Amino acid sequence: MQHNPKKINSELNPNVSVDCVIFGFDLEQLTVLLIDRGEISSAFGPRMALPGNLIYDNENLDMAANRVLDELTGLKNIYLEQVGAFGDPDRIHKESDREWLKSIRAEPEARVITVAYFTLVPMSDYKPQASSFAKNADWIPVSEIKELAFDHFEILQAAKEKLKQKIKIQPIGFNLLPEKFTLSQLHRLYESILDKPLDKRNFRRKIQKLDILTSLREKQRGVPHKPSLLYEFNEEKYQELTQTGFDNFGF
Amino acid sequence: MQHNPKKINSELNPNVSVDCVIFGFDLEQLTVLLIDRGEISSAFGPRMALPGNLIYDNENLDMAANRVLDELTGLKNIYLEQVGAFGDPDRIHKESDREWLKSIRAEPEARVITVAYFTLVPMSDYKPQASSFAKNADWIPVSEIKELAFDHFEILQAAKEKLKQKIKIQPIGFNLLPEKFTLSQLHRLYESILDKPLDKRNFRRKIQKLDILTSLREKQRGVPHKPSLLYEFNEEKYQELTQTGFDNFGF
DNA sequence: TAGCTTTGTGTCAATTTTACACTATCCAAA
DNA sequence: TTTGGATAGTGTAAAATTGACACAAAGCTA
Repeated sequence: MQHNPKKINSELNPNVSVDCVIFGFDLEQLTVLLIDRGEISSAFGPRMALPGNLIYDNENLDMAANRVLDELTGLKNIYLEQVGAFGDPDRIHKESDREWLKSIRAEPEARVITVAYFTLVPMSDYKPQASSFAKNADWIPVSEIKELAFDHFEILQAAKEKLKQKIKIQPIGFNLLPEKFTLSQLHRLYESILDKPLDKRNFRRKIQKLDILTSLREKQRGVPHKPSLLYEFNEEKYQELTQTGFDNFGF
Repeated sequence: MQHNPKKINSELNPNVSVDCVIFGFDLEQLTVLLIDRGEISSAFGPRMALPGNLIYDNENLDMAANRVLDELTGLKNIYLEQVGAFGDPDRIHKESDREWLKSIRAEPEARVITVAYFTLVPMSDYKPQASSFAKNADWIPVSEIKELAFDHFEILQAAKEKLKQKIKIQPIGFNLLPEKFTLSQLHRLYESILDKPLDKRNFRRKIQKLDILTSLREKQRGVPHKPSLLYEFNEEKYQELTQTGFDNFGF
């Protein structure tokens, strides 16, 4: 095991990486942006992995996570929160992962601690191109993910749990929706994050009482049923609310 | 007290450390176990720091945190939870910290990410000895701490916040109390963690409704006022409760 | 125009929360 | 032994919140 060749100005730190759980919402269910590692690894284990990389010695952890996100999607200024550090000595050294690591890391045998983040992306802001720089990324519904490379499945579960807890305390879900959205979409979003059904009327009552939605005088168009009113998230009212202090949605 | 002399095959990783926020409760207020770095550093900055150390390459993060705790206090099987990773490139390279680092680290200039933990210790289980192996540790009331070495003050605040959130969801506070305790002590504990007054009767009602306390047929002795009944935490009932699922204390 | 689909809405009972004050019990000091 | 000081322990009523529940309205399509 070797470490840290001294830094000139900015080298990759071989011992610390960040991994990003990039959440999206397709207006039906929660999804995650995963990297397809391709055939090479498929003989051994799961093809899909979380996007992530080693950090540079001159950037802090949040910067590294933003960089990973930016390099993959081109997105900046995205809601981002740390999930925690994962550091089992053998977390990346399963037989099925070794080969792939050799192809992408200078020191594939190094012991790497990873710091996991989750980010919330309006899904329409990023459409994966087939093979953007050899990175084949795809939005995968969370409910369909059964396994991932390395310890990434464990990380994903921790991220889901963190999101679940957080959304009970702060209305961060808006970061997953387009600017204009319907209450039904918001409703489905909460159901898919909390992973349980919520009564429609009670949900609407509770959300409306927060008074952080601006009702637009505009309806959905082209839907084969009664069109829904559209709403916007009201940032200012939300700020007021957090000042005066509120803690709990209680879903 | 020293432990755990090096395992062969196991080097210190110069890039990753753990730091522990060791909480205690003196039956009046929340306290933290801090290391006094002594005169050397005092000319430059805060003398006090969180206990912590680099990790070994063959241990995982939880193990490292337990080891740090054990080395300092000799305690094992302590409630312990990760707070998160802190990794500003210059987090340990303030002028006031450099000198001290030189005296304790092989590579004092290395860039170190730290993973912070908080632990809950029944304060009576550990009485600091004046100078246990040059480590001068002391329980300091949280409310009195205004500054710490490195970025440890920031870490402390994150730990307090995490504890605050967590205690609203799980009754982990019992880990800070002696086996037998009074409801008033529990009450004060919650007040000092949540940092706000709680109505006595409402608090008692809410706690009692959880039905995780065993009322002992025993009273406080030697107090200059009406003695309180003593209680024990009932682990089994708590387990039942978590099975059937409960989420929120709602303090 | 009939039928399909989803939106949007109100009430009542049960539960939970909040605010609030006085007596009981022990110790210590006179 | 009495008294004063300190904290323990207890109940209620009003207000707010939650949970359960069903049907008419609006647009699209065939």
